[in-house]
Amino acid sequence: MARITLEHVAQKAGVSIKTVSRVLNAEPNVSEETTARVRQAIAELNYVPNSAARSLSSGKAMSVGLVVGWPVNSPYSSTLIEQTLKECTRHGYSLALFSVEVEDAITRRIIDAYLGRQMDGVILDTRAAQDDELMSQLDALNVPQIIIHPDRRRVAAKASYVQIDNHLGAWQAVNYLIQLGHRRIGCISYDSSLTQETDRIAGYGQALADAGLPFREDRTMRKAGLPFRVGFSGAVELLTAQPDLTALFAGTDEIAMGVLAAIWNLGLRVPDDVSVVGFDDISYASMIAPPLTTIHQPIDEIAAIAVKHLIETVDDPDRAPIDLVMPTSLVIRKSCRALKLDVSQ
Amino acid sequence: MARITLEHVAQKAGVSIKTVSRVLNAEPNVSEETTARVRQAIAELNYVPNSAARSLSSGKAMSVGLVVGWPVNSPYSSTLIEQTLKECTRHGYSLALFSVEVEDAITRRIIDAYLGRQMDGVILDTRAAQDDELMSQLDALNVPQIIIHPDRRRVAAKASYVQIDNHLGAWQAVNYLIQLGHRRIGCISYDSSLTQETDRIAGYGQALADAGLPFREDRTMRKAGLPFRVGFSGAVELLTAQPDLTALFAGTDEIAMGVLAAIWNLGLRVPDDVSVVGFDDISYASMIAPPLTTIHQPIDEIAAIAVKHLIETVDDPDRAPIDLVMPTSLVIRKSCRALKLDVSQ
DNA sequence: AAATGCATTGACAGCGCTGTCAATAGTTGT
DNA sequence: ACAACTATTGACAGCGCTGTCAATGCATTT
Repeated sequence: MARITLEHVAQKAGVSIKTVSRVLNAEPNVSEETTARVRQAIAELNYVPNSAARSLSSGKAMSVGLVVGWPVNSPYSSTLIEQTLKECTRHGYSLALFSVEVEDAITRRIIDAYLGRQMDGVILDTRAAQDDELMSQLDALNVPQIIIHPDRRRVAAKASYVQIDNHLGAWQAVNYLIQLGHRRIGCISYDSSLTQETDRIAGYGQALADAGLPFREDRTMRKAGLPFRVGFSGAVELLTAQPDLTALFAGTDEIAMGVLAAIWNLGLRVPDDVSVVGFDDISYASMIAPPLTTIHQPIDEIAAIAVKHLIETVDDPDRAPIDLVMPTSLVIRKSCRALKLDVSQ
Repeated sequence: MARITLEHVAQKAGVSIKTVSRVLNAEPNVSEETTARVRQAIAELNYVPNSAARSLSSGKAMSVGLVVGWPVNSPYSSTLIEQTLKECTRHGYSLALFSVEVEDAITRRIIDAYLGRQMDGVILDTRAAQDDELMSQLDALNVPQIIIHPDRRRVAAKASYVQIDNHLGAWQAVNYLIQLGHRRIGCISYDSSLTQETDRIAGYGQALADAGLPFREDRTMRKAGLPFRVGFSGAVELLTAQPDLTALFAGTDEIAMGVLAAIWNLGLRVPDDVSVVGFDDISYASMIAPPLTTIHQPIDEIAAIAVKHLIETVDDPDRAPIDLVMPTSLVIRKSCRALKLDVSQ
């Protein structure tokens, strides 16, 4: 299978390779007839431009990096990857994937990928942007970057951000429970200093405060470990110590899944005995039983914006950085019940 | 930031660019002193070779494609992606990801990626290799390929395979239940014509037969839909119609998770009232409550072999194809109990 | 009719590397 | 001491594309 090049197409269409190149890149100033002739030749020869030659010549890798901040096989990360991949493809870019979890020497790997012109810029997710060594090297090279769910702003560097308001999201979740008539609401989350976690807990507290309810430390479980375990053991402890809790707010949907298992294990039912709200709206949330009421974060939109802005920044380094907060929304499914309406108890 | 090239390194080390290239590629016939000098220069200049130039010049993309056969955010796919990525990185290759789920014109996209020299070969997972259009085009171009979990052999083409024995795996699972004393065992799986699913059901039947137990169609649920739902509704139906079942074999771990939820919802307990075995050993399996006894399939090894063999085939097109069956193993956790030992009932 | 402008096209020089082949130096054999 | 070899190194030609700039043709202007 001899490789088809511009040369072949040009010959077939009876034009110069530069003209074929123009048609390929939709550059102006090519007559319609010529364009048609070239397109025909391209189609007939089934020509696809050599991406390496393109990159070398243009100096653009046509690829963006994504550094995920959690295990690749977590629901959140894999959805982010899926959406980012989709957006890259749409823009004609390819995606270079990196994971802080699996790779040693991750900083080296990412920097080398940039230096080796394998990517034009990088999207950093949550914990990926926590790596000071990585960030300072990225800055030193002035690598176009956008951070998803930043834990903090980076004063020195010219970075862009896309995030959600975790505080508000948690507030929406807990406020919903309060509206349903719940008064004794527990909270289960990670024992982490990430603002993502602390904000969600703070939002829980805020919702309580706004309703004139007390924030009780003994109703707030902060546990370290695997998400499901955190939810399971957290719920067991909380419900054993305080059987009068009628609702539980879980810091993530994965935690919520552990919470559900715990509730069942205690011989209780969801939502009959205990209502549960999660956070993130991972794909499982709608699939499990009962379908989980949760706070949706628009990963698809976040990915779309991140990719679009990053590419724009690559094309125009003077592009102004962005700092967007995407809206979260309450998705009501079947894991909560209204207390007041239940006259049978 | 001026880009560092071979030229700069060569100048600094006082050699020709070709010699630097030799050191870079570990080619023979470079004296130790020269090598040291060049390495020093590379380190000092923080030089990283331009991958596009490399690809263009060598004609190798140094990249392999992975076409996943399930949603990217499924536990199986995301783990496969993670492991494949790891192996590619280890070999100095990059990974180009494709998903049959999200992408329209997937065939076109993959073929173009190959034609555009963005990848040297492709790994096809399960359903990805079911696409006749894609496969025939891949064959026409003689694209190096390896198929993970093939549904069938492809007589015409020179393809390699890595798979597991689904029949045996299911047999291991069900035989374990039988050894524990279970006699009335249900099976819940997808209503699919994929051999992956039919083999697992057949393995279930075989284990029963080998123990002299009857295979009963009314104990075998085949349902279409989302994994969790399949498990949930399948288990509800099965256990409602036949409350005397003491164990359930789920076709996948995701199905098993739905089964667990269903059992709890029916007011029963795992493993006290019903034992459950899954298949796949997804990362969740060990995290949930109770930790799921399941059949492990070595995705890490499968990915390692697939990547290694594919790269070898790329480097040597005459490399003999492989057709490997990787061993599955029973992972005993906490979702099954021994019936005979339970004297209290 | 000459001058000007614009749309269209092509020639050609790289981009940064690898592959080929020639050149050089050092070593061994006779 | 000279031929024959081997180890080491470099010169140079591409790989297939894009960017720059010049050339051409034609319509418009004065």
